[in-house]
Amino acid sequence: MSPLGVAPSQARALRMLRHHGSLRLGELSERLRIAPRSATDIVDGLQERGWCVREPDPTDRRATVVVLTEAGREIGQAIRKVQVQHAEEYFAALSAAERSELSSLLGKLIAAEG
Amino acid sequence: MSPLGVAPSQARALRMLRHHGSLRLGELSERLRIAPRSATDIVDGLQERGWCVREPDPTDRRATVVVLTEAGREIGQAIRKVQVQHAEEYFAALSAAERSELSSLLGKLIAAEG
DNA sequence: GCCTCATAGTGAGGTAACCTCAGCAATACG
DNA sequence: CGTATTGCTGAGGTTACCTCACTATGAGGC
Repeated sequence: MSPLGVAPSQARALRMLRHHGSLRLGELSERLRIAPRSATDIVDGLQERGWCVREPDPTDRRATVVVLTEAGREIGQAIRKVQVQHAEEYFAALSAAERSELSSLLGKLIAAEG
Repeated sequence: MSPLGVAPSQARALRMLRHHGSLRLGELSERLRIAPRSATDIVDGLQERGWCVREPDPTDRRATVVVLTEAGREIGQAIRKVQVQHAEEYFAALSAAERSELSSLLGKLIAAEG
């Protein structure tokens, strides 16, 4: 995918964190639809690279909140840029009207599956 | 996916074999877009379950041809049936016209990427 | 005919991205 | 206030891939 030194699973987590600000580890795993244990490893990886930190949840001492660092926000933005560019190339085969039609159809499918 | 005791990678290989009759291991790996070494393992798995056999290629003694057994053809058909049913449920959220439109749009994208 | 080079498959070993299960804190509740 | 539940993580496993090195065979040049 992105030769930015970011694994796909990390990119997904960064996206979620960028979207929601900070998240408890459990929330993150839920939104990524993976087991909490798997999120632990991903967050380990992000933290090693300085892209996030774990902070104690002030409202529940069992929980840890995952917070993006400035570097994390930046790499997240860089990934997004690359992805947008890839998408533009990929969907260049369709006209603007067709792209909008496709988006609407896929939206319906997503809405239907829950 | 299918709780028929078939791994996804095996299901993909069975589909290819059903489609093309028999294939050399290298051809199979090419069509599945995986490394030849990976196809070796998948074929091992299929053969263990009696779904295919390896035969020497009469035209090249280096090569082996992978041939579906009768059991392989049957399980392949069963998988297809399950997949078709899942697809019908999934795409039930769209009208027939919408499904046809979606198919056409995706067809264009596939044609464009090569 | 023989030598070199390319090709077909596989053993060995590795990785990423998941998983479950058990255990340890800490909270919630009857 | 004891018991059940929840939040995270250590240990260990699986699947589906990969590369690299090796063997056997085929193909081309001379």
